[in-house]
Amino acid sequence: MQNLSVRTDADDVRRNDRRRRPVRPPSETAALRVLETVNLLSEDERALIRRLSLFRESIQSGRPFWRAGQSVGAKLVLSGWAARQRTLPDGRRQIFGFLIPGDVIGIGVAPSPLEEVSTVALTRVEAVDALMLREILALRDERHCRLLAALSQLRRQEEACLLDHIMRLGRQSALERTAHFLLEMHCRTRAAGLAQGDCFPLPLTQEVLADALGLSIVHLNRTLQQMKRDGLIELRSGWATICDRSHLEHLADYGPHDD
Amino acid sequence: MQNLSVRTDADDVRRNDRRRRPVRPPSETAALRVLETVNLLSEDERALIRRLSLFRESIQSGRPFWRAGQSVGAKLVLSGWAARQRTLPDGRRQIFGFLIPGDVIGIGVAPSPLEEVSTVALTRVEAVDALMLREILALRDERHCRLLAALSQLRRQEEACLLDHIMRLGRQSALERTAHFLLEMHCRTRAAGLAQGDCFPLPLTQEVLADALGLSIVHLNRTLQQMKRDGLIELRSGWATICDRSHLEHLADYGPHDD
DNA sequence: CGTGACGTTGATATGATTCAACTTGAGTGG
DNA sequence: CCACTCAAGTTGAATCATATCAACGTCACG
Repeated sequence: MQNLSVRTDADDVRRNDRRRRPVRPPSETAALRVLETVNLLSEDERALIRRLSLFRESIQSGRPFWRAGQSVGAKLVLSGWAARQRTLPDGRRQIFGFLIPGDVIGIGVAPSPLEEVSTVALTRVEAVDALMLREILALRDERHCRLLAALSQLRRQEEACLLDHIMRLGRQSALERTAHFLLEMHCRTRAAGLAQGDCFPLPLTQEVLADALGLSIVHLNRTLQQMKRDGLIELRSGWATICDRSHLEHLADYGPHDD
Repeated sequence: MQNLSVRTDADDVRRNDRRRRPVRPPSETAALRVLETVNLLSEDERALIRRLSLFRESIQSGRPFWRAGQSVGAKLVLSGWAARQRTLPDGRRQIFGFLIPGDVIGIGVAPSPLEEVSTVALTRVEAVDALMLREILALRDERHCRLLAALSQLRRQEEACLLDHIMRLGRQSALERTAHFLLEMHCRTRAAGLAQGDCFPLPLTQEVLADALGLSIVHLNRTLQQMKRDGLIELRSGWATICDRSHLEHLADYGPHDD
C-alpha cells in the first residue's frame, strides 16, 4: 500500500507513529481516476488536470475547507476528506456528505445549494484551486467535452447520494443506515482508486459518522460493534472492510431502485 | 376563496360535499406566479407558458404522475399536489418532497436524479406536457433567458429543500421537524400564490405527512395535536394556518443559515 | 345503514439518547 | 523511559422519544 503512488487519507492516520516527513507532492491520480471511472478522458483533458496541480494548497484537519456561500472559487480535492455540514444553534450537527479525493466543489455553471453549505476538513486536505478549470470549461471547447460530462455526472451522483441520505435518515434503522452508508463509501472510494478489494479508507471518527447518520455517538458505537460481532465488517485505524457484502446489501436494501 | 381564479388543490378536498361539476379549465396563473416570484418574465415568455396549456392532462389522485427514470418527457404542474417517493421492499416509504402548482419536472438540460424518483399524485393533478418548453429553452433564445433563469433557480430551491429535509430528518425532533416543514410549505405555497396570509393549502393526509417527516402516523398525529393545543397552528380540511410564526420559526430554527 | 378512509386515543414495547465512568492508545515533555 | 495528557472509543444504567398494536370515532359516500 505504502508504495502505491496514491496517497490516501488513511495514510495520515496510520503514519501517526512516525515523525512527519516533509510533504511529498500528492499525486493527482485519485482525481483522475474518479473522473475516468465516469468517462474516459482525452490526453488533452488529463494534461489540463495535471497542470492544475501547480495551484496546490493544503488545509489542516479541522479547518474550514469551503465557507458557506463562498461565491467565487472552485476546488478539486487531491487527497484528504472533508465534510459538508450545518449546525443548529444548540450545537447539533448534521453532515450532508463527504468530499473525498477526486471530488470537486464550485465548478459548474449554475451554483448549487451544496456550495452554500460550509465544508470542513476532516483530515489534512490537499486541493488545487480549480477556478482556471471552471473558466476553461465555461468556454465549452470541444476538446474538453468529456471532462465536462464527467464533472456533470459527478454532480448527479452527488445529488443521488443526497436522496439516499434522506432515505436512510427518514426510514432506516441505525443498523440499516450504517450498513448502507458503508456500502456507499466503499463504492465511492473504489471509484477513486482508494480501495483495495473489500477494504477501503474511512478516516472518520465515530462522532463524525454519528453526525452523518443522524445517530448519537454511543448508539453508533454499539451499532458498529454489533456489525463487527456479526462478521459484517471490520474496522481498524481508519480503514473499513466489507466482510459479508451480500448480507450487508440485503440488510440495507442497497442497490438500484425501481419504484 | 371560491371566486378566485386560482384553483387550489384544497378546493378538491372541500368540494367533497357537492356534486362534482364538469372540470373547469384550470388557470395557469399559479404556474406563472411561481416563476414570476423568482424572476419577472417578458410578455413573450408568458405567452409561451400560456400556449402550453393546450397540451393539458389530468392525473387522478393516487396514480403515478411521473415514473422513475421516465427518460423523456417534461411536465409543468398547473394544479394539484404530487409526492416524490421511494419505497423499501418491506413497504416503508420515504417522501423526498412535494410538487405543487408551478413546479416542473423533466426540464433542464442535465437530467437530475430527482427525475429518477417516482412521483405519485396526491390529489387530482392538472399538468401540461412541457416537452415543447424544454426544446424551446434548449435553443437558448435570448427572448427566453429570464424564463430559463427562473426555472434554474426553481431547481436550486428544490435542491436546497433536500438539504433542509436532511437536516430535519437527521437532527430535529418530531416537533421541530413538523414546524420546519410547515413553514417551508407556507413559503412555497405563498410563492405560488396559493396562500392567503398565514393560511395555506395542505391537502395531505397524516400518513403522507408522516412519510415525509420520517415519523410514524400516530406520533405525527400527537405532534400536530400538541402544536394545535399550544396555539402554534390550526388545521382543517386541507388547509393549515400559521398562528404563531415567530414561535414556530424559533422552534424550528427556520431561516437562512450562516455556519 | 353499511363501508372505507382518515383521524384519534391508550397501553405497551423498543430503539435511541443521555450521563457518567472507564479504557485505550498515541503524542508530549520531563 | 516514564508519567502525563488528550482524544477517541467503550460500557452500563437510567431515561426519553418514538414506534407499534389495537381499538374506537367521525365523516362522506354509495
